[in-house]
Amino acid sequence: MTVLRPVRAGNAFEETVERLLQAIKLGVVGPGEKLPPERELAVQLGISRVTLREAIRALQEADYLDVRRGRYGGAFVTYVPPRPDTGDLRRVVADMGTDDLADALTFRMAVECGAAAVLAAGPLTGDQRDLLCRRLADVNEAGVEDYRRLDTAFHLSVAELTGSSLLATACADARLRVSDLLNAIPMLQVNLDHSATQHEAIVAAILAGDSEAARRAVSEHLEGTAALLRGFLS
Amino acid sequence: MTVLRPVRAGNAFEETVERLLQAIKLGVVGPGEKLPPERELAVQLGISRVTLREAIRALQEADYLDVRRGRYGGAFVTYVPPRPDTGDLRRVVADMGTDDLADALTFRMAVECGAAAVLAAGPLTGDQRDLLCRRLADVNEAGVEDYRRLDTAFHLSVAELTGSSLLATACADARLRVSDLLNAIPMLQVNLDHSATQHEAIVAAILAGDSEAARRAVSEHLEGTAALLRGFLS
DNA sequence: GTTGATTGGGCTAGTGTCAGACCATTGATG
DNA sequence: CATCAATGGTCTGACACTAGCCCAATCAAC
Repeated sequence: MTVLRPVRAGNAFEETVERLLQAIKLGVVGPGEKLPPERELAVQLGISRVTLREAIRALQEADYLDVRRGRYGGAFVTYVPPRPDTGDLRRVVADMGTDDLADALTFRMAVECGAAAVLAAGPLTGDQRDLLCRRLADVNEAGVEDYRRLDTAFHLSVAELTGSSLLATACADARLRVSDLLNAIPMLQVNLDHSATQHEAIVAAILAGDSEAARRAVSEHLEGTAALLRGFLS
Repeated sequence: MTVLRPVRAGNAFEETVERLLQAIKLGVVGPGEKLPPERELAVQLGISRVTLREAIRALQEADYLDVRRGRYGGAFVTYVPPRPDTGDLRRVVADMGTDDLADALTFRMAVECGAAAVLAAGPLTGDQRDLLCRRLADVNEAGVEDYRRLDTAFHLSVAELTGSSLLATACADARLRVSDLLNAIPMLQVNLDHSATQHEAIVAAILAGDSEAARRAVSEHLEGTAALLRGFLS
Protein backbone atom coordinates (compact mmCIF):
# COMPACT_ATOMS: atom_id res chain seq x y z
CA MET A 1 0.00 0.00 0.00
CA THR A 2 1.42 3.33 -1.09
CA VAL A 3 0.42 5.08 2.08
CA LEU A 4 1.99 2.64 4.55
CA ARG A 5 5.46 3.01 3.12
CA PRO A 6 8.45 3.85 5.34
CA VAL A 7 8.21 7.21 7.11
CA ARG A 8 11.90 7.95 6.77
CA ALA A 9 14.28 7.09 3.97
CA GLY A 10 17.23 6.66 6.33
CA ASN A 11 18.88 8.34 9.28
CA ALA A 12 19.46 12.08 9.41
CA PHE A 13 23.09 11.72 8.40
CA GLU A 14 22.32 9.72 5.27
CA GLU A 15 19.51 11.98 4.20
CA THR A 16 21.68 15.03 4.69
CA VAL A 17 24.50 13.60 2.56
CA GLU A 18 21.93 12.81 -0.10
CA ARG A 19 20.50 16.30 -0.01
CA LEU A 20 23.86 18.02 -0.22
CA LEU A 21 24.82 15.78 -3.13
CA GLN A 22 21.61 16.91 -4.83
CA ALA A 23 22.59 20.55 -4.40
CA ILE A 24 26.04 19.87 -5.80
CA LYS A 25 25.07 17.62 -8.69
CA LEU A 26 22.16 19.79 -9.77
CA GLY A 27 24.53 22.75 -9.74
CA VAL A 28 22.52 24.70 -7.16
CA VAL A 29 25.97 25.46 -5.78
CA GLY A 30 28.34 25.35 -8.73
CA PRO A 31 32.02 24.39 -8.78
CA GLY A 32 34.12 26.84 -6.76
CA GLU A 33 31.11 28.24 -4.94
CA LYS A 34 30.59 27.54 -1.28
CA LEU A 35 27.76 26.21 0.80
CA PRO A 36 26.08 28.52 3.31
CA PRO A 37 27.81 28.66 6.73
CA GLU A 38 27.21 25.56 8.83
CA ARG A 39 25.01 27.26 11.41
CA GLU A 40 22.79 28.73 8.71
CA LEU A 41 22.65 25.57 6.61
CA ALA A 42 21.81 23.44 9.64
CA VAL A 43 18.76 25.63 10.27
CA GLN A 44 17.67 25.45 6.61
CA LEU A 45 17.97 21.68 6.62
CA GLY A 46 16.29 21.38 10.00
CA ILE A 47 19.10 19.34 11.54
CA SER A 48 21.75 19.89 14.19
CA ARG A 49 25.14 21.24 13.30
CA VAL A 50 26.76 18.05 14.51
CA THR A 51 24.87 15.95 11.98
CA LEU A 52 25.47 18.48 9.22
CA ARG A 53 29.19 18.47 9.94
CA GLU A 54 29.32 14.68 9.72
CA ALA A 55 27.68 14.87 6.31
CA ILE A 56 30.04 17.59 5.14
CA ARG A 57 33.02 15.57 6.33
CA ALA A 58 31.81 12.55 4.37
CA LEU A 59 31.51 14.66 1.22
CA GLN A 60 34.92 16.18 1.90
CA GLU A 61 36.48 12.73 2.13
CA ALA A 62 34.74 11.76 -1.11
CA ASP A 63 36.34 14.83 -2.78
CA TYR A 64 33.11 16.72 -3.39
CA LEU A 65 33.98 19.56 -1.04
CA ASP A 66 37.00 21.48 0.17
CA VAL A 67 36.46 22.84 3.67
CA ARG A 68 38.43 25.88 4.80
CA ARG A 69 38.39 27.49 8.23
CA GLY A 70 38.40 31.09 9.26
CA ARG A 71 36.64 34.16 8.00
CA TYR A 72 35.76 33.87 4.30
CA GLY A 73 36.21 30.13 4.77
CA GLY A 74 33.48 27.56 4.23
CA ALA A 75 32.72 24.38 2.33
CA PHE A 76 33.68 24.94 -1.31
CA VAL A 77 32.44 22.71 -4.09
CA THR A 78 35.31 20.95 -5.86
CA TYR A 79 33.12 18.51 -7.76
CA VAL A 80 32.99 18.97 -11.51
CA PRO A 81 30.66 16.79 -13.57
CA PRO A 82 32.61 13.91 -15.10
CA ARG A 83 33.10 13.79 -18.86
CA PRO A 84 30.19 11.96 -20.47
CA ASP A 85 30.97 8.29 -20.93
CA THR A 86 28.56 5.60 -22.08
CA GLY A 87 30.42 3.14 -19.86
CA ASP A 88 29.38 5.26 -16.88
CA LEU A 89 25.87 5.26 -18.23
CA ARG A 90 25.62 1.49 -18.18
CA ARG A 91 27.07 1.39 -14.70
CA VAL A 92 24.66 4.02 -13.41
CA VAL A 93 21.70 2.19 -14.91
CA ALA A 94 22.94 -1.08 -13.43
CA ASP A 95 23.18 0.63 -10.03
CA MET A 96 19.67 2.00 -10.05
CA GLY A 97 17.96 -0.97 -11.68
CA THR A 98 15.75 -0.90 -14.75
CA ASP A 99 12.56 -0.71 -12.70
CA ASP A 100 13.70 2.38 -10.87
CA LEU A 101 14.85 3.84 -14.16
CA ALA A 102 11.41 3.41 -15.71
CA ASP A 103 9.83 4.75 -12.53
CA ALA A 104 12.01 7.86 -12.58
CA LEU A 105 11.43 8.56 -16.28
CA THR A 106 7.67 8.09 -15.92
CA PHE A 107 7.55 10.30 -12.86
CA ARG A 108 9.55 13.01 -14.58
CA MET A 109 7.35 12.85 -17.64
CA ALA A 110 4.20 13.24 -15.55
CA VAL A 111 5.30 16.07 -13.27
CA GLU A 112 7.12 18.13 -15.86
CA CYS A 113 4.31 17.84 -18.38
CA GLY A 114 1.85 18.71 -15.64
CA ALA A 115 3.87 21.70 -14.57
CA ALA A 116 4.15 23.09 -18.09
CA ALA A 117 0.45 22.61 -18.74
CA VAL A 118 -0.48 24.31 -15.46
CA LEU A 119 1.89 27.17 -16.11
CA ALA A 120 0.54 27.73 -19.62
CA ALA A 121 -3.02 27.65 -18.32
CA GLY A 122 -2.55 30.49 -15.85
CA PRO A 123 -1.86 34.15 -16.56
CA LEU A 124 1.78 35.24 -16.40
CA THR A 125 3.20 38.54 -15.20
CA GLY A 126 5.80 40.37 -17.25
CA ASP A 127 8.49 39.45 -14.77
CA GLN A 128 7.64 35.80 -15.05
CA ARG A 129 7.81 35.91 -18.84
CA ASP A 130 11.15 37.68 -18.61
CA LEU A 131 12.56 35.09 -16.23
CA LEU A 132 11.47 32.24 -18.46
CA CYS A 133 13.02 33.87 -21.54
CA ARG A 134 16.15 34.63 -19.62
CA ARG A 135 16.59 31.03 -18.54
CA LEU A 136 16.00 29.90 -22.09
CA ALA A 137 18.63 32.33 -23.36
CA ASP A 138 21.05 31.11 -20.66
CA VAL A 139 20.79 27.54 -21.91
CA ASN A 140 21.21 28.59 -25.52
CA GLU A 141 24.33 30.57 -24.71
CA ALA A 142 25.74 27.91 -22.39
CA GLY A 143 29.12 26.31 -22.99
CA VAL A 144 29.64 22.58 -22.63
CA GLU A 145 30.75 23.01 -19.02
CA ASP A 146 27.60 24.83 -17.92
CA TYR A 147 25.06 23.20 -20.17
CA ARG A 148 23.57 20.64 -17.78
CA ARG A 149 23.41 23.09 -14.91
CA LEU A 150 21.62 25.75 -16.93
CA ASP A 151 19.36 23.16 -18.54
CA THR A 152 18.38 22.04 -15.04
CA ALA A 153 17.76 25.65 -14.05
CA PHE A 154 15.53 26.14 -17.09
CA HIS A 155 13.44 23.07 -16.38
CA LEU A 156 13.09 23.92 -12.72
CA SER A 157 12.01 27.49 -13.48
CA VAL A 158 9.00 26.16 -15.32
CA ALA A 159 7.95 24.29 -12.19
CA GLU A 160 8.77 27.14 -9.83
CA LEU A 161 6.84 29.68 -11.90
CA THR A 162 3.64 27.72 -11.28
CA GLY A 163 3.89 29.09 -7.75
CA SER A 164 3.41 25.63 -6.28
CA SER A 165 6.29 24.69 -4.06
CA LEU A 166 5.03 21.11 -3.90
CA LEU A 167 5.24 20.91 -7.67
CA ALA A 168 8.65 22.58 -7.77
CA THR A 169 9.93 20.08 -5.21
CA ALA A 170 8.52 17.16 -7.20
CA CYS A 171 10.20 18.36 -10.40
CA ALA A 172 13.51 18.91 -8.62
CA ASP A 173 13.25 15.41 -7.22
CA ALA A 174 12.45 13.97 -10.64
CA ARG A 175 15.33 15.80 -12.28
CA LEU A 176 17.70 14.62 -9.61
CA ARG A 177 16.79 11.00 -10.17
CA VAL A 178 17.90 11.19 -13.78
CA SER A 179 20.79 13.63 -13.38
CA ASP A 180 23.47 10.96 -13.17
CA LEU A 181 22.07 9.48 -16.37
CA LEU A 182 22.00 12.81 -18.18
CA ASN A 183 25.54 13.59 -17.08
CA ALA A 184 26.72 10.34 -18.65
CA ILE A 185 25.17 11.08 -22.04
CA PRO A 186 27.63 12.56 -24.56
CA MET A 187 26.53 16.01 -25.68
CA LEU A 188 26.45 15.93 -29.46
CA GLN A 189 25.81 19.14 -31.31
CA VAL A 190 22.90 17.63 -33.20
CA ASN A 191 21.19 16.70 -29.90
CA LEU A 192 21.83 20.11 -28.40
CA ASP A 193 20.31 21.76 -31.45
CA HIS A 194 17.31 19.48 -31.20
CA SER A 195 16.89 20.30 -27.50
CA ALA A 196 17.20 24.00 -28.22
CA THR A 197 14.36 23.79 -30.74
CA GLN A 198 12.21 21.92 -28.25
CA HIS A 199 12.99 24.39 -25.48
CA GLU A 200 11.88 27.19 -27.78
CA ALA A 201 8.64 25.31 -28.48
CA ILE A 202 7.99 24.84 -24.76
CA VAL A 203 8.49 28.51 -23.99
CA ALA A 204 6.44 29.58 -26.99
CA ALA A 205 3.51 27.40 -25.94
CA ILE A 206 3.66 28.63 -22.36
CA LEU A 207 3.84 32.28 -23.40
CA ALA A 208 0.97 31.70 -25.82
CA GLY A 209 -1.10 30.22 -22.99
CA ASP A 210 -1.60 27.01 -24.95
CA SER A 211 -1.75 24.36 -22.28
CA GLU A 212 -1.97 21.36 -24.56
CA ALA A 213 0.84 22.52 -26.80
CA ALA A 214 3.00 23.07 -23.72
CA ARG A 215 2.31 19.57 -22.49
CA ARG A 216 3.01 18.12 -25.91
CA ALA A 217 6.25 20.07 -26.28
CA VAL A 218 7.58 18.93 -22.91
CA SER A 219 6.45 15.39 -23.64
CA GLU A 220 8.35 15.35 -26.92
CA HIS A 221 11.41 16.85 -25.32
CA LEU A 222 11.54 14.29 -22.51
CA GLU A 223 10.68 11.46 -24.86
CA GLY A 224 13.63 12.55 -26.96
CA THR A 225 15.93 12.36 -23.98
CA ALA A 226 14.57 8.95 -23.05
CA ALA A 227 15.08 7.72 -26.59
CA LEU A 228 18.66 9.01 -26.50
CA LEU A 229 19.20 7.07 -23.30
CA ARG A 230 17.81 3.89 -24.78
CA GLY A 231 20.03 4.42 -27.81
CA PHE A 232 23.21 4.61 -25.79
CA LEU A 233 22.16 1.63 -23.71
CA SER A 234 21.44 -0.74 -26.57
CA MET B 1 16.23 27.16 -2.65
CA THR B 2 14.00 24.16 -3.19
CA VAL B 3 16.79 21.69 -2.68
CA LEU B 4 18.02 23.00 0.65
CA ARG B 5 14.70 22.52 2.39
CA PRO B 6 14.43 20.62 5.70
CA VAL B 7 15.49 16.97 5.46
CA ARG B 8 12.78 15.81 7.82
CA ALA B 9 9.26 17.15 8.24
CA GLY B 10 9.26 16.46 11.99
CA ASN B 11 10.27 13.78 14.45
CA ALA B 12 9.44 10.12 13.87
CA PHE B 13 6.42 10.27 16.16
CA GLU B 14 4.83 13.21 14.35
CA GLU B 15 5.45 11.78 10.92
CA THR B 16 3.97 8.47 11.98
CA VAL B 17 0.81 10.07 13.32
CA GLU B 18 0.50 11.95 10.06
CA ARG B 19 0.96 8.81 7.99
CA LEU B 20 -1.61 6.81 9.95
CA LEU B 21 -4.06 9.68 9.66
CA GLN B 22 -3.55 9.54 5.89
CA ALA B 23 -4.38 5.85 5.84
CA ILE B 24 -7.51 6.46 7.90
CA LYS B 25 -8.76 9.59 6.15
CA LEU B 26 -8.07 8.26 2.65
CA GLY B 27 -9.99 5.13 3.61
CA VAL B 28 -7.05 2.77 3.01
CA VAL B 29 -8.30 1.18 6.21
CA GLY B 30 -12.01 1.84 6.39
CA PRO B 31 -14.24 2.26 9.48
CA GLY B 32 -14.37 -0.95 11.52
CA GLU B 33 -11.30 -2.41 9.87
CA LYS B 34 -8.10 -2.78 11.78
CA LEU B 35 -4.52 -1.76 11.19
CA PRO B 36 -1.91 -4.46 10.68
CA PRO B 37 -0.39 -5.82 13.93
CA GLU B 38 2.06 -3.44 15.57
CA ARG B 39 5.12 -5.53 14.87
CA GLU B 40 4.27 -5.82 11.21
CA LEU B 41 3.22 -2.20 10.78
CA ALA B 42 6.38 -0.97 12.47
CA VAL B 43 8.43 -2.82 9.87
CA GLN B 44 6.35 -1.43 6.99
CA LEU B 45 6.74 2.11 8.30
CA GLY B 46 10.42 1.61 9.02
CA ILE B 47 10.17 2.70 12.65
CA SER B 48 10.43 1.04 16.05
CA ARG B 49 7.42 -0.45 17.76
CA VAL B 50 7.81 2.03 20.61
CA THR B 51 7.41 5.00 18.31
CA LEU B 52 4.53 3.37 16.47
CA ARG B 53 2.76 2.69 19.74
CA GLU B 54 3.10 6.31 20.80
CA ALA B 55 1.48 7.36 17.53
CA ILE B 56 -1.31 4.83 17.91
CA ARG B 57 -1.97 5.97 21.46
CA ALA B 58 -2.24 9.58 20.25
CA LEU B 59 -4.79 8.56 17.61
CA GLN B 60 -6.63 6.48 20.19
CA GLU B 61 -6.91 9.47 22.50
CA ALA B 62 -8.14 11.56 19.59
CA ASP B 63 -10.87 8.96 18.96
CA TYR B 64 -9.62 7.77 15.60
CA LEU B 65 -8.79 4.28 16.81
CA ASP B 66 -10.07 1.70 19.27
CA VAL B 67 -7.28 -0.55 20.50
CA ARG B 68 -8.13 -4.02 21.80
CA ARG B 69 -5.76 -6.57 23.30
CA GLY B 70 -5.52 -10.30 22.90
CA ARG B 71 -5.82 -12.59 19.95
CA TYR B 72 -8.04 -11.09 17.24
CA GLY B 73 -7.39 -7.75 18.87
CA GLY B 74 -5.70 -4.80 17.19
CA ALA B 75 -6.19 -1.13 16.41
CA PHE B 76 -9.65 -0.70 14.90
CA VAL B 77 -10.65 2.40 12.97
CA THR B 78 -13.53 4.21 14.66
CA TYR B 79 -13.23 7.39 12.59
CA VAL B 80 -16.09 8.08 10.24
CA PRO B 81 -15.88 11.08 7.89
CA PRO B 82 -17.87 13.98 9.35
CA ARG B 83 -21.03 15.09 7.61
CA PRO B 84 -20.24 17.72 5.00
CA ASP B 85 -20.56 21.21 6.39
CA THR B 86 -19.56 24.42 4.67
CA GLY B 87 -18.70 25.86 8.08
CA ASP B 88 -16.06 23.15 8.41
CA LEU B 89 -14.87 24.03 4.94
CA ARG B 90 -14.15 27.63 5.87
CA ARG B 91 -12.39 26.50 9.02
CA VAL B 92 -10.25 23.97 7.18
CA VAL B 93 -9.27 26.55 4.57
CA ALA B 94 -8.46 29.05 7.30
CA ASP B 95 -6.28 26.43 8.97
CA MET B 96 -4.26 25.60 5.88
CA GLY B 97 -4.01 29.12 4.48
CA THR B 98 -4.98 30.26 1.00
CA ASP B 99 -1.42 29.94 -0.31
CA ASP B 100 -1.20 26.32 0.73
CA LEU B 101 -4.65 25.72 -0.73
CA ALA B 102 -3.60 27.06 -4.11
CA ASP B 103 -0.36 25.11 -3.87
CA ALA B 104 -2.20 21.85 -3.14
CA LEU B 105 -4.76 22.35 -5.92
CA THR B 106 -2.04 23.22 -8.44
CA PHE B 107 0.04 20.25 -7.41
CA ARG B 108 -2.90 17.90 -7.66
CA MET B 109 -3.83 19.25 -11.07
CA ALA B 110 -0.30 18.72 -12.36
CA VAL B 111 0.35 15.23 -11.02
CA GLU B 112 -3.07 13.75 -11.73
CA CYS B 113 -3.16 15.15 -15.25
CA GLY B 114 0.36 13.89 -15.78
CA ALA B 115 -0.51 10.45 -14.48
CA ALA B 116 -3.59 10.12 -16.70
CA ALA B 117 -1.67 11.28 -19.77
CA VAL B 118 1.17 8.87 -19.08
CA LEU B 119 -1.21 5.99 -18.48
CA ALA B 120 -3.11 6.66 -21.69
CA ALA B 121 0.14 6.87 -23.64
CA GLY B 122 1.34 3.41 -22.66
CA PRO B 123 -0.14 0.04 -23.60
CA LEU B 124 -2.48 -1.53 -21.04
CA THR B 125 -2.92 -5.20 -20.20
CA GLY B 126 -6.37 -6.70 -19.96
CA ASP B 127 -6.07 -6.93 -16.18
CA GLN B 128 -5.23 -3.28 -15.95
CA ARG B 129 -8.22 -2.30 -18.05
CA ASP B 130 -10.42 -4.51 -15.88
CA LEU B 131 -9.15 -2.95 -12.68
CA LEU B 132 -9.76 0.54 -13.98
CA CYS B 133 -13.31 -0.31 -15.04
CA ARG B 134 -13.93 -2.03 -11.75
CA ARG B 135 -12.89 1.00 -9.75
CA LEU B 136 -15.06 3.17 -11.94
CA ALA B 137 -18.04 0.89 -11.36
CA ASP B 138 -17.34 0.92 -7.60
CA VAL B 139 -17.60 4.70 -7.49
CA ASN B 140 -20.77 4.70 -9.56
CA GLU B 141 -22.41 2.15 -7.26
CA ALA B 142 -21.17 3.82 -4.08
CA GLY B 143 -23.52 5.05 -1.38
CA VAL B 144 -23.05 8.40 0.29
CA GLU B 145 -21.03 6.78 3.09
CA ASP B 146 -18.49 5.18 0.81
CA TYR B 147 -18.36 7.72 -1.98
CA ARG B 148 -15.25 9.67 -1.01
CA ARG B 149 -13.31 6.54 -0.16
CA LEU B 150 -14.08 4.86 -3.48
CA ASP B 151 -13.53 8.08 -5.38
CA THR B 152 -10.08 8.25 -3.78
CA ALA B 153 -9.43 4.64 -4.72
CA PHE B 154 -10.41 5.36 -8.33
CA HIS B 155 -8.13 8.37 -8.63
CA LEU B 156 -5.23 6.55 -7.03
CA SER B 157 -5.61 3.53 -9.32
CA VAL B 158 -4.94 5.74 -12.30
CA ALA B 159 -1.64 6.76 -10.74
CA GLU B 160 -0.75 3.26 -9.59
CA LEU B 161 -1.45 1.73 -12.99
CA THR B 162 1.29 3.86 -14.51
CA GLY B 163 3.63 1.51 -12.67
CA SER B 164 5.55 4.42 -11.20
CA SER B 165 5.55 4.26 -7.43
CA LEU B 166 6.97 7.78 -7.29
CA LEU B 167 3.98 9.01 -9.23
CA ALA B 168 1.54 7.00 -7.16
CA THR B 169 3.03 8.46 -4.01
CA ALA B 170 2.81 11.98 -5.38
CA CYS B 171 -0.86 11.53 -6.27
CA ALA B 172 -1.67 10.05 -2.87
CA ASP B 173 0.05 13.00 -1.25
CA ALA B 174 -1.85 15.45 -3.43
CA ARG B 175 -5.17 13.79 -2.69
CA LEU B 176 -4.48 13.82 1.00
CA ARG B 177 -3.82 17.53 1.02
CA VAL B 178 -7.28 18.24 -0.29
CA SER B 179 -9.16 15.41 1.41
CA ASP B 180 -10.31 17.48 4.37
CA LEU B 181 -11.66 20.02 1.91
CA LEU B 182 -13.46 17.43 -0.16
CA ASN B 183 -14.98 15.86 2.94
CA ALA B 184 -16.45 19.22 3.88
CA ILE B 185 -18.18 19.74 0.53
CA PRO B 186 -21.84 18.70 0.52
CA MET B 187 -22.49 15.90 -1.96
CA LEU B 188 -25.29 17.10 -4.19
CA GLN B 189 -26.76 14.70 -6.69
CA VAL B 190 -26.12 17.07 -9.56
CA ASN B 191 -22.44 17.22 -8.68
CA LEU B 192 -22.17 13.47 -8.31
CA ASP B 193 -23.78 13.00 -11.71
CA HIS B 194 -21.37 15.49 -13.19
CA SER B 195 -18.41 13.72 -11.61
CA ALA B 196 -19.66 10.36 -12.87
CA THR B 197 -19.77 11.69 -16.44
CA GLN B 198 -16.25 13.05 -16.08
CA HIS B 199 -14.97 9.80 -14.60
CA GLU B 200 -16.39 7.97 -17.60
CA ALA B 201 -14.65 10.40 -19.92
CA ILE B 202 -11.33 9.87 -18.13
CA VAL B 203 -11.57 6.09 -18.37
CA ALA B 204 -12.72 6.23 -21.99
CA ALA B 205 -9.76 8.41 -22.98
CA ILE B 206 -7.29 6.19 -21.14
CA LEU B 207 -8.71 3.00 -22.68
CA ALA B 208 -8.66 4.65 -26.11
CA GLY B 209 -5.00 5.51 -25.60
CA ASP B 210 -5.72 9.19 -26.19
CA SER B 211 -3.22 10.93 -24.01
CA GLU B 212 -4.39 14.48 -24.62
CA ALA B 213 -8.04 13.63 -24.12
CA ALA B 214 -7.15 11.93 -20.85
CA ARG B 215 -5.28 14.98 -19.65
CA ARG B 216 -8.11 17.25 -20.68
CA ALA B 217 -10.72 15.07 -18.97
CA VAL B 218 -8.82 14.99 -15.68
CA SER B 219 -8.17 18.69 -15.96
CA GLU B 220 -11.87 19.43 -16.40
CA HIS B 221 -12.79 17.11 -13.55
CA LEU B 222 -10.37 18.70 -11.09
CA GLU B 223 -11.22 22.19 -12.29
CA GLY B 224 -14.84 21.36 -11.57
CA THR B 225 -13.98 20.35 -8.03
CA ALA B 226 -11.92 23.48 -7.54
CA ALA B 227 -14.78 25.62 -8.84
CA LEU B 228 -17.16 23.88 -6.43
CA LEU B 229 -14.79 24.69 -3.60
CA ARG B 230 -14.57 28.34 -4.58
CA GLY B 231 -18.35 28.40 -4.80
CA PHE B 232 -18.84 27.17 -1.25
CA LEU B 233 -16.18 29.54 0.01
CA SER B 234 -17.60 32.72 -1.50
C1' DG C 1 51.19 44.41 13.52
C1' DT C 2 46.66 44.31 16.08
C1' DT C 3 41.95 43.78 16.13
C1' DG C 4 37.56 41.94 15.34
C1' DA C 5 34.21 39.59 12.77
C1' DT C 6 33.29 35.32 10.63
C1' DT C 7 33.80 30.81 10.06
C1' DG C 8 34.90 25.78 11.05
C1' DG C 9 36.14 22.44 15.14
C1' DG C 10 34.93 20.23 19.34
C1' DC C 11 32.61 19.11 23.80
C1' DT C 12 28.69 17.95 26.92
C1' DA C 13 24.30 17.10 28.88
C1' DG C 14 19.79 15.88 27.66
C1' DT C 15 16.28 13.78 24.71
C1' DG C 16 14.58 10.79 20.87
C1' DT C 17 14.66 6.38 18.78
C1' DC C 18 15.77 1.68 18.32
C1' DA C 19 16.14 -3.57 18.80
C1' DG C 20 14.95 -7.15 21.44
C1' DA C 21 13.22 -9.54 25.19
C1' DC C 22 9.54 -10.62 28.26
C1' DC C 23 4.67 -9.99 30.36
C1' DA C 24 -0.58 -9.70 30.06
C1' DT C 25 -4.80 -10.39 27.77
C1' DT C 26 -7.98 -12.35 24.74
C1' DG C 27 -10.82 -15.81 22.53
C1' DA C 28 -11.20 -19.77 19.24
C1' DT C 29 -10.46 -24.60 19.59
C1' DG C 30 -10.36 -29.03 21.42
C1' DC D 1 -12.59 -25.94 31.18
C1' DA D 2 -7.73 -25.96 29.70
C1' DT D 3 -4.71 -24.80 26.02
C1' DC D 4 -2.35 -21.99 22.90
C1' DA D 5 -1.50 -18.77 19.32
C1' DA D 6 -1.90 -13.98 18.30
C1' DT D 7 -1.89 -9.67 19.87
C1' DG D 8 -1.16 -5.41 22.70
C1' DG D 9 1.76 -3.67 27.01
C1' DT D 10 6.18 -2.82 29.26
C1' DC D 11 11.05 -2.58 30.25
C1' DT D 12 16.13 -2.05 29.33
C1' DG D 13 20.54 -0.97 27.32
C1' DA D 14 22.53 1.08 23.36
C1' DC D 15 22.96 4.50 19.92
C1' DA D 16 21.45 8.80 17.19
C1' DC D 17 20.41 13.41 17.33
C1' DT D 18 19.92 17.90 19.31
C1' DA D 19 20.84 22.53 21.55
C1' DG D 20 24.01 25.31 23.30
C1' DC D 21 28.37 26.65 24.49
C1' DC D 22 33.25 27.73 23.90
C1' DC D 23 37.75 27.17 21.24
C1' DA D 24 40.72 27.79 17.00
C1' DA D 25 41.79 29.60 12.60
C1' DT D 26 41.62 33.00 9.11
C1' DC D 27 41.83 37.41 6.88
C1' DA D 28 40.14 42.17 5.77
C1' DA D 29 40.40 46.56 7.88
C1' DC D 30 42.61 49.65 10.62
